[in-house]
Amino acid sequence: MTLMTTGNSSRADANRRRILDVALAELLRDPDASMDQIARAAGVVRRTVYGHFPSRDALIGTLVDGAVEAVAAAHAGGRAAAEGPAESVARSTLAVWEVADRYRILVALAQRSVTVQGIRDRLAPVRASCAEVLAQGLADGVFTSPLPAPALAYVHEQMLLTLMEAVNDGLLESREAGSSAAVTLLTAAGVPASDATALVAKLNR
Amino acid sequence: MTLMTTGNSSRADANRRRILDVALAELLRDPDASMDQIARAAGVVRRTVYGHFPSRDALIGTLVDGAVEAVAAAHAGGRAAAEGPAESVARSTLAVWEVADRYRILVALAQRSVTVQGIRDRLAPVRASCAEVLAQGLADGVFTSPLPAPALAYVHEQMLLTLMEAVNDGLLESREAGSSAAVTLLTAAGVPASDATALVAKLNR
DNA sequence: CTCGACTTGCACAGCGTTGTGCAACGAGCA
DNA sequence: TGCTCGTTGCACAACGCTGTGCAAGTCGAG
Repeated sequence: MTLMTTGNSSRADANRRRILDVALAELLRDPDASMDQIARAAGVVRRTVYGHFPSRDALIGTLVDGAVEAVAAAHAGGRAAAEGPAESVARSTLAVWEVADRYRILVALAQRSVTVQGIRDRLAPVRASCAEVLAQGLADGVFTSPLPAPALAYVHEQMLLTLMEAVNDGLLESREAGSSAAVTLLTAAGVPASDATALVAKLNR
Repeated sequence: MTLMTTGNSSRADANRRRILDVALAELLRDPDASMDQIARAAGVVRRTVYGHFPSRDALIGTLVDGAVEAVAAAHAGGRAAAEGPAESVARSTLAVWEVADRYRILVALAQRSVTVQGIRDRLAPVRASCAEVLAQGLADGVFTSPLPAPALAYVHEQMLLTLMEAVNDGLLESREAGSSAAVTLLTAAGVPASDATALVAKLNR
């Protein structure tokens, strides 16, 4: 066991990648999935996983880092391209949905796993950004809600996660889900349903 | 150890009650909380907990039963007193909010804990009832959403829980939260914000 | 006060998981 | 062909949790 400190073989890299991929899926099914379960699912022996990641926490940490980074980037990108709060919410929802489709699993994990609870902190900037947009929209009168902006941001975040889980549970078609999510979030912010639908339809073109 | 098969002392009853209460809170903080953690938090020794509940699952089962029963009753009551889908959603939201204040913890637990995942099944009737109301509202045109009724029910359920957590986190004033929750749920279902506000205000009188 | 029910503290076996050590095996590259 | 690095399979200690047994406490009702 060389602990993979130096060399790089294509095999090792492929394995590492596959382990990460599989771990994502496996940890959704069971947030307490053991290293053995993950290893087996990746078609590898437990000992090999420890060759790539020194500990269970290290594995999950790597996973979390990748996901948070991707989500934050998508969100920022969507927001930057938008004009006005409504479009901002719509765009970043759609953008986040794209990446999150892959990381859906992990985000769900983030909810329950105590181990990676630090993820909340790492997502805090994104949440703050959302609250900012919402506050703007409420001030402009584009959005209407009895909730203060931070609470509404909280609700939005959870709705997004909920819709992802709804897809997982087969209640929603993955193809259309992104747009539905965007419309639903806007609607929840008090944007009239027809306006929300029209806006998202426009963005989808 | 008499295993409490026969007698009834006030001490035993108080302990049993306290254990259940504390377990609720403890299991929210950490869904994998050990019997020892729960026992200590209840000011009792682990062995004593086993005196009241034969196993960890039994404890959680008892917990779940009580909460589900209360929530289901509140929901049914709210729904029964209502005329039309919108009022139904508003009333049961307000009603559930009342009881949930005590069980907030557990309902949140139900989300993430793998151990008590069977709770989902037990809440299924309630969820089905919600979906029914929502389907009715969508058919009537009172509600507007790109989501199918079951998915919308799912979202509503989660929003309720999210708002409860928002109260826990101090983002929301507990006093007003119930009404805000009802308005927010109606809004998310596509009811114009002004109508939702008016309806809930009326019900609050 | 006294009895019986409840509680405590300890000890124990069983189980699953984590992280590590080591020798042997196998595939790709020089 | 030989060398190297990754992989495998096994063994191991350590840890924490569950559920149980038992003897000695302690509290409250009668």
